[in-house]
Amino acid sequence: MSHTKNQREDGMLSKDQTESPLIDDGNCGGGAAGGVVLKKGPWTSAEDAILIDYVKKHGEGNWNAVQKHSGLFRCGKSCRLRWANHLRPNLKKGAFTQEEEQLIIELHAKMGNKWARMAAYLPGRTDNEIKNYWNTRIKRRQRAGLPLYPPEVSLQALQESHSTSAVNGGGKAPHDILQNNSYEIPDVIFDSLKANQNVLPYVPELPVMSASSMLMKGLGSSQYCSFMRPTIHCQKHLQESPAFFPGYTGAVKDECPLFEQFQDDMSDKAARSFRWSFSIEPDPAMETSQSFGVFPGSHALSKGNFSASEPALEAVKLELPSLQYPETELGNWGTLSCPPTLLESVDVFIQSPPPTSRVESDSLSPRNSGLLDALLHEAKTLSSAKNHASDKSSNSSTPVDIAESSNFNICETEWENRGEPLSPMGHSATSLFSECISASGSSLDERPPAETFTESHVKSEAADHVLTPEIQKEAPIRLDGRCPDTLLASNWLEQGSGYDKDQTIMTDAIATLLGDDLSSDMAAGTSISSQAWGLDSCAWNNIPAVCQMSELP
DNA sequence: AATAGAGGCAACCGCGAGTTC
DNA sequence: CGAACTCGCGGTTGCCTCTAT
Repeated sequence: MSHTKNQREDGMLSKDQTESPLIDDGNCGGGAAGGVVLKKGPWTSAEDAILIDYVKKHGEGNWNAVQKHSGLFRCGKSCRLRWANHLRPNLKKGAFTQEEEQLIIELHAKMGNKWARMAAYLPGRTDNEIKNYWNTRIKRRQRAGLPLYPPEVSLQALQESHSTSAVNGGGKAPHDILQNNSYEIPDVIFDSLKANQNVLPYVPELPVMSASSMLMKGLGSSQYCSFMRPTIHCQKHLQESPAFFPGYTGAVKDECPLFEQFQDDMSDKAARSFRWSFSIEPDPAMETSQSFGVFPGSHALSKGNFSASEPALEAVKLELPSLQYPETELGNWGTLSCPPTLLESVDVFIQSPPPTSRVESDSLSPRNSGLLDALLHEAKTLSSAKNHASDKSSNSSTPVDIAESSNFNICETEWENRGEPLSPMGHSATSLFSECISASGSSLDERPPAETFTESHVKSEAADHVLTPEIQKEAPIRLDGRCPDTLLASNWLEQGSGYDKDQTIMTDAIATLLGDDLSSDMAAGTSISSQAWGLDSCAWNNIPAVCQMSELP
């Protein structure tokens, strides 16, 4: 077939299809295959037939030989892609089913952008298809301000990964992880995944990575880190506190169909509210990343899927290790009460990177909310300090004790505190969850004590404080007036008083979900936002981000 | 109904990693 | 050990389709 024929047949060819003929060098990047000009652009049915015939005769592989032996004017790479993505047998066509979507989400949470691996779990689906789906999903979620991952997925991933790390790598020092750059996510098999496919075709052998390191990765993630700062900690704690969300597995949706949507909705609200709250000095150039809590200096940002939003910040040039906080974080967070001594805890390690990992920072990037960074860090620090304090105190500490020692405690069984608003900017979900962690964390019971983080002991103290998804929604929040940023959102917070009304408010908020009326959101979504902060936000930070970090050198 | 814009998808490119020779 | 080859991935491009105006 000739270019002319192809053009006629397709009726469309990329502009460079004829103007920039490919010369096969084995990589479709130039060069010549015997001086043959190779075609680019859409494949024609004739070409497909040729390729199919060739593969039938010679089998897959050795794609560069296709052009030589079949008469196709396509480079081997193009042939491989065409075959793999469109011609090979048993390919599924059409939109992803709900089950597939769920699986992809879970797989991505587990593997990150390992499309080929993910495709292995999705018979008939291609890596490119999955990638496109995911990228599309990212865009959609981003637009809608929704968390990339349903909370259950995030939590499940964290929980299981943590369990794995506890068993396999509990003794591995965070520094080792850092230095080895073993940023792969531990092998996590989601329950739902297992349910969907009793026999996984492929279980990657991934380097063991502690949940902490994962979280660190998450911190550096961009595409998934909506509200990451405040939630990273939450996730960690949540992960360490399976009891926090009993039955909170990948199959949670089955049990609570509305939960995910609710989460999404809430997160949307939260995202909007949060975006609004932090749009003090909006920077159009950073709108996207900012809105999603992207770390301007995040290394992952350049490695993530937000290429278009890659920040041109010095931090990026610093090539910070994935587990390091961007300068914007460290420099400012360092001012918070986070004694270096806390590094003894992995958790602390996450919350407070070692000095060596800190980078000089002039200040918070104007594009960065700054407050978000500071808040998260503060929350982490506080949480960490509390955890340590609790750890030192007694293992018999009751949840109440913990609660009393905390500024926040959404895990209180007493729900009269519902009325207390939570500020994403105040101690926010981070602290909120930090406290929760302190009051939960039964997961620790499943871990060998010796492999349990210090704080884990503390968390296990209140294993009986189970926070169901439903409770999550209603997680009461306390406003920590100590935090300056709390004041920043005071107005917003003030609207959240009276949780009883929140039910109605929430309903209204849901009804107006995705609405652009921020004012309305502020008025009706206070509690929702708060709650979303503590939940959906988690979804954004997530592991996948972590996975992204695995791409780092 | 026409048009512009947004979104989705297929395909490509460049690069890096892994494998083979 | 190094080159060649293959594969996978992130990012991008361009076209088609859909939707809002």
